[in-house]
Amino acid sequence: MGHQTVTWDRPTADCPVEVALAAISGRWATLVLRDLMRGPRSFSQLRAGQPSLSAKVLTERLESLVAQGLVSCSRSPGFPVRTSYSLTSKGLLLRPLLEQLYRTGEALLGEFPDH
Amino acid sequence: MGHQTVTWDRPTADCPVEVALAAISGRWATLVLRDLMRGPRSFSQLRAGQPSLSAKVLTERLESLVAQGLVSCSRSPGFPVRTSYSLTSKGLLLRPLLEQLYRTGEALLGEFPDH
DNA sequence: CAGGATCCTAAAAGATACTG
DNA sequence: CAGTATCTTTTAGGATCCTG
Repeated sequence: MGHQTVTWDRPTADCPVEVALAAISGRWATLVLRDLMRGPRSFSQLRAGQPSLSAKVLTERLESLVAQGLVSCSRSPGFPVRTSYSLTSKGLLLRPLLEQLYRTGEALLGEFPDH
Repeated sequence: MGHQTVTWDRPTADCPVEVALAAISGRWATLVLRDLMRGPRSFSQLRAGQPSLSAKVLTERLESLVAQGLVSCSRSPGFPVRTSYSLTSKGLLLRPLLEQLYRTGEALLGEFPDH
């Protein structure tokens, strides 16, 4: 059980396809993004959504998304800390891509093995 | 210099998103697919298209695509052998996804860093 | 020409334990 | 609660040499 992602480096970093791939790269990335598409989520909520996703990998995925400007994070003052991750307007641009991934996958599943 | 791909495993193998991700998974995958979208290509032609892609990795990528029924391969009789890889009708279903990857990447590049 | 066979390295992912 | 720190394992990718 895992979740697949786009994780390699780019031929030319300025290629739009590579930029888009970077956004959905890494195991669990699309599942985390799907959760965030539904609204802000805390670290724990994101973990609960994907029980077999470790804290380490979730942290890595979130750091990557934040670094790309696709997700922002706010922390509640006080204690214990509460976080709230949410998509930026840039991150929302990924919705059509996720939808197309779903549609294409459905189409592939509906096709016969080859030809 | 490389090319990024979706390369992880799936949470649930029957999830359409995972199926679509599997198709574009692995470094160089989208570039090889783009070449094939333009018509049948031989092994050498595919290598020439991506000079820094090794024979080993190209072989792996093609095997994966063939295994998924997205690409078919024919060999010329005689010697030396000539191969011709081409997209199956199933493989052609990936075109809208590649286009969406491009569009989304363009949109991301056009956005400001965050928010 | 079109790969196969090896070996090696570099990342990514996972498990576990611990901290502010 | 929200992570960080380590360590180990896994896997992808690259380099080189060889074959039908």
